Amino acid sequence: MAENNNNNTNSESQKKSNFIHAHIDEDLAQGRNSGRVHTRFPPEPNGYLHIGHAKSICLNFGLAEKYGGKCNLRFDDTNPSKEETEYVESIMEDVRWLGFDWEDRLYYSSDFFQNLYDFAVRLIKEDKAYVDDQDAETISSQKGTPTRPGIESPFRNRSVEENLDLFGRMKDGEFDEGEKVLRAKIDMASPNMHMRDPILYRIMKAHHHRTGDEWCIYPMYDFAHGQCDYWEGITHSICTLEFEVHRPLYDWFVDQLQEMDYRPRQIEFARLNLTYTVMSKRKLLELVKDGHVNGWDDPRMPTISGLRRRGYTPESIRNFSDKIGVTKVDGMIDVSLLEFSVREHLNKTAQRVMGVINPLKVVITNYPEGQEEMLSAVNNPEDESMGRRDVPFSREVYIERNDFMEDPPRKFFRLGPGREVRLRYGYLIKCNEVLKDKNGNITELLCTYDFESKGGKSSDGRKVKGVVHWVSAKHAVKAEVRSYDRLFSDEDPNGHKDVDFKEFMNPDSLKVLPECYIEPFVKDSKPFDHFQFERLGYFNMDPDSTPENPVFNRTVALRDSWAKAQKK
RNA sequence: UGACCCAUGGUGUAAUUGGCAACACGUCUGAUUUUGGUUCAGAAGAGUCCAGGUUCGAGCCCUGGUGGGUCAACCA
Repeated sequence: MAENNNNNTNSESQKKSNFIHAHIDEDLAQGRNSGRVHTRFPPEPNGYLHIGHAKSICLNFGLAEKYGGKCNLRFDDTNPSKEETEYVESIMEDVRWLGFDWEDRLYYSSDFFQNLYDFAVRLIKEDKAYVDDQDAETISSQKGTPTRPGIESPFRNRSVEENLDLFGRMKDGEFDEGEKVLRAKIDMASPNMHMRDPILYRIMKAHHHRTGDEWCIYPMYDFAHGQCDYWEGITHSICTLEFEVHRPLYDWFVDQLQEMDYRPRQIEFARLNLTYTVMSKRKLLELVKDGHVNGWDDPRMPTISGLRRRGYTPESIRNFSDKIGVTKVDGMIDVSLLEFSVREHLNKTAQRVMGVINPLKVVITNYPEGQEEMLSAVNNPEDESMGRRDVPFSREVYIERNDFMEDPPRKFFRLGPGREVRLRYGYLIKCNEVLKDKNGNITELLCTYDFESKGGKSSDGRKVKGVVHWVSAKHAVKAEVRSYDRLFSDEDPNGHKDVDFKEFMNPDSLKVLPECYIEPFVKDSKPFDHFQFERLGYFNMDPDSTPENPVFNRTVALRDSWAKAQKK
């Protein structure tokens, strides 16, 4: 039985098919690219990866896997002013953590700077590129508008010799930033703005994280991407929808590359949007820089590192990615699907443990003082092979504060004055007295236990419906629990024109519960270990933990049909 | 007033060469249950943006609309 459950997590073989498969199947049927399928994941190392990148990673590596092809990791590092080694390292860590392997195919666009330069020289010689002396503003003003054609630069018809000379001197650092650019000579009247003599190279006297000060001219994205695809042997260059209008330019460059026995093709898909969060690097960076969250790996962040710290598993993210599919429809996925994916995985794999995050002390008055005993608990009802463990029991225990109500509503199965419930894996207890402080707050419950009910079964066959989790006060591990809610209170914080997205931040996205009691089993756990705190949710140990103050993050709560019914 | 792209239950996706709209999440019942979890059984919810056309037959094809998105960084 347990073996079957484990096999179910292997969903690789049942991936949904999508429109990209159709394209590839067609290419294969036509005998293109000698039947090769080669993709790449090409992040710019200017920030941390988020769940949207995970979709792209799963897609690209997934295609390679499906078609017996390859997938490269490429850092698109053509803009030294924004890129840092810190980001390169975090990206590699995240891709590996998700479970993908680029083997020996790690590339950087900067690996191709010389090739790109040589290619640019060739275009100049073929009279397909020229040096423009005008400043950014002027060039922009000549570009026209989407509905009106642009006008040609006065420098457009320089001689090949002059262009060659000028471009060489740009490379040699003779000019300042902004003084000159290299442009492709295409068509200033094209209905596609990207074809109106796009800029190929700009002067940037910035230190590059890999090439240092070797270059002072850097290629633009459009001039680098397709060519790198070509040189790496990429057959299917998958990117997001906003690059759709760049495709004619992508193809124009690839056309110039001639002598090819194959041709990389750009295919666009819709980027992931999730409810109640933001996904743009700019906005995520803003949240980090302005201290709205505690770093890129804050468990409330949609970053891979944030999700990891929150307690998400690679499997759950991969399954999520598979479930949402791949299309060109610009939509918005409900976070509940992401949450479903972790619950689904953790339900099958997480160690169960009892933990009380909102403690209320219960004294079992007829249990002998000083006595204690061990009770046997199941580690995971979904996986018998995980076995059982002993949980200590004694006279004083903590239960969840909201498992007791003085004046319970209908259908409340838990503890109340004069009521009886089962302590999970333990005894039946009955509440006899409620102690309060002078303000009327409940401070303690006095209960008696049925000593014949060990293990939870009544000796006389009476039915007790309620079951509550508990922790022996004497043996409990005191811990801090961090409980998270959505970062934004609006479903689509980006969807409001003229209102800053930060206006929609949820002020209660983080709740710190400093005094929680967990059964001693968690004493040996390490950061990132997963647990289900029974009846509450999935939690994992946070790296902030110390032996004196273990910290647990609530990954996601269990489904709670009682709480749901109460809201109505 | 241009080019390109998109349009199927609340959400996300399916629907062999056109053949009575399927699945998942979510929602709601009920059963089981020492997790109000899980599991199981079941229900509601779209007639496929609109209008024409082709066809015996259209979510799939054609035409024209409508709505939405992207594009005018020396960003990617």
